Amino acid sequence: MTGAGQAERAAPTIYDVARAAGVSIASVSRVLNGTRNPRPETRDRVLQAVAELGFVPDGAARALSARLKEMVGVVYRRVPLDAAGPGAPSSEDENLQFADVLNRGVEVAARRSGFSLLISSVDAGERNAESRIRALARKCDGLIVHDLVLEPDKLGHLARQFPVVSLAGVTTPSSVGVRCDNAAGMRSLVGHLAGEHGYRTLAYLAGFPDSPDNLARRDAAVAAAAAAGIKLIEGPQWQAGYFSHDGARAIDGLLGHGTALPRAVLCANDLAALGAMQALARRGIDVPRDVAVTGFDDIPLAHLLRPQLTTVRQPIQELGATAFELLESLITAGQATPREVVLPVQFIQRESCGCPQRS
Amino acid sequence: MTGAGQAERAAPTIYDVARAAGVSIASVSRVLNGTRNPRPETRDRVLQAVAELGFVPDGAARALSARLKEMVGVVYRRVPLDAAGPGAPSSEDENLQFADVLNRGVEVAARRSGFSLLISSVDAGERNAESRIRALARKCDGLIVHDLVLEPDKLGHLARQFPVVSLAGVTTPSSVGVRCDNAAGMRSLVGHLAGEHGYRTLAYLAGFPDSPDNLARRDAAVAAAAAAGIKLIEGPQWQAGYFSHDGARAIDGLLGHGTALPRAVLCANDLAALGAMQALARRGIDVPRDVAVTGFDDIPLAHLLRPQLTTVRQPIQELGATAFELLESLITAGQATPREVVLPVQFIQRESCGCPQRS
DNA sequence: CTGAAAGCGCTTACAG
DNA sequence: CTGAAAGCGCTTACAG
Repeated sequence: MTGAGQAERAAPTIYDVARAAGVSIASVSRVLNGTRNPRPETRDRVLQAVAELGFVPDGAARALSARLKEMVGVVYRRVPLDAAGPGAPSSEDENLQFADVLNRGVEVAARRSGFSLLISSVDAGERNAESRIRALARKCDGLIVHDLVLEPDKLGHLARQFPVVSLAGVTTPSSVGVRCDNAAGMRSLVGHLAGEHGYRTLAYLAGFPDSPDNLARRDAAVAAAAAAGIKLIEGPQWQAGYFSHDGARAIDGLLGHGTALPRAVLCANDLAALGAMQALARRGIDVPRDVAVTGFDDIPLAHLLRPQLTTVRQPIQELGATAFELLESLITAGQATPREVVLPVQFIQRESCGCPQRS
Repeated sequence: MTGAGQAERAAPTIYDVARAAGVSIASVSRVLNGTRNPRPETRDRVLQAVAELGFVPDGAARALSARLKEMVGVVYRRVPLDAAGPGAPSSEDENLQFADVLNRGVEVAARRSGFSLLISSVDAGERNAESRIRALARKCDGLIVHDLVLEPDKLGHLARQFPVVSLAGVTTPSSVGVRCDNAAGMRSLVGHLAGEHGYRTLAYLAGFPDSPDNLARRDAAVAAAAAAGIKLIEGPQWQAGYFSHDGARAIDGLLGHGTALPRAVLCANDLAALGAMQALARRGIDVPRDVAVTGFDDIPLAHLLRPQLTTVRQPIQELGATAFELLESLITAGQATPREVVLPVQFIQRESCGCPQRS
């Protein structure tokens, strides 16, 4: 019996197949890759030998020779484990909500094209992130980089020498990017809060200050509120982040300073909204009766919260899939037709805005 | 300006570095890999050339030559998108809750060892899963396979020729496996429900019938109930699955048939518990007053549910990290000392069992 | 249509 | 300590 840990006999090579089939390795390669069209007999003999030996080509040899690894890398951002209370999920777990649905979209699209996915994360404050990313780049044909993974200039530098698509991040003159229609999303949110509910004071609870998505959402909120003739508060006091503890901390800070809350709080994303709702609940402030809260993303748990979160749905998987498709065209065609792709979003009306509970 | 899509100038090779440094490629390789110990002067010249050229070795060439790809693959199971109600997350999104935390654990451990992670999923009913997995295997040095990805015999066959670690799956004589202590977890749950709450009737809402974890949990529940001298219901009617819609469907079926519910339902995992709680709520059955519910896993959203879910915490990330470590020893040492690693679990007392709300 | 041969970019005995 | 050379397992012009 050959148990685990025993030296398994080396996998067959293309030479073994050629010998068994009585043809040259070139022929084996051709039938396997469907190039030219081999004589039926040659084809059959090769295929039979392949089946008998269980031959599967070595990826590294193929990559080196064909100058194509058929692999793309995706780099996402991880935040260090924080000291969340016992029983609470770490922000790391939360992060998964969005980033992993995105990566899943990439994986599915990559698989469709016969590419494999190399996944790597970068810690929030990591110093040698760039060199690790460059090493990763040499293992694949192109890279998809999440938001906040690399500083804009470093991203641009990398993109100048290597195919890179950024996900919801900055788009440099050299890179290609995919994002959702932040402005339309915020407009529908503000329109709903002001129009349907008649709220006159809103605030924007901001995400990470260096995130393009966050800035776009803020600006759109400001513009939409101005257009509706209502007041929108934002600024340093309303600076939170993308995680639930960021949202909770910001609300705690505001309340600790005795700041009066507006009628509705537009949060940068669902996670921050979750934290904000928890912080409000702890103070006995009822959502949505006293203060309405909205999110952005529509992560899986948004509809599981009580009250259910009114938010804007991003086509998260599709965002990932689109990123792959752009990257593939960058890799194979040498260029991507669109330099930036903006995907539409959808307003998701639930309860946290003040709408009645749905059955 | 070299924009995206323009043919970037080919990355420098080791020959370019050697020429720039005035040494042989062998020397370059040696200083970069720290083998032997080059003369300081040689070292400096190489390092300087490397820095100037921005040289990073090609992964495929390295892999082919060194016979080590420094890459491991992980394969997890995806369930097809189902027609969940609007606003509801697809079971695919839910799946992420557990599988991705696991993968994250693998990634972190792999990174520590300088390995990269190749991620691939297999669709629930996919026919050519095995061949895709074999192709993936040829792109890396070893594979980590989640539960329910491959039939036991195929897994065993693969493991006989290639380093494989199974995660919470069957362990064949040839593969190595990692799982958590299911029995201890169920014992603590039954002990709590029977001991602290005095419940006399329990039921086990089963997960997928071919999952080793599910079978172990069921058997442990049966044994623990018998030991406590109370009744535990299980069987075809209580067959659910690992997703929330499985749990909801099972409860709906039971209630539709007018089956009387026990005092407490032990669910195979958190997701099924979530679905069960939702189905009960729709019928106006209060959890935990009328029926207590427990889960297993302690996924991130377990404490966000209302009532908060009493469950058993698996060290999910650690499970993944351990799988990598076993795999690495299989790859480098040619064998893994332990053939099966069982990680401890922790009882997490929250509200769905009937315990009072915590502050 | 098929084979012999070169070459992809590294690592690593083998000499010196 | 260092260099010349072989070799990893494929793909792909180049001849025939």
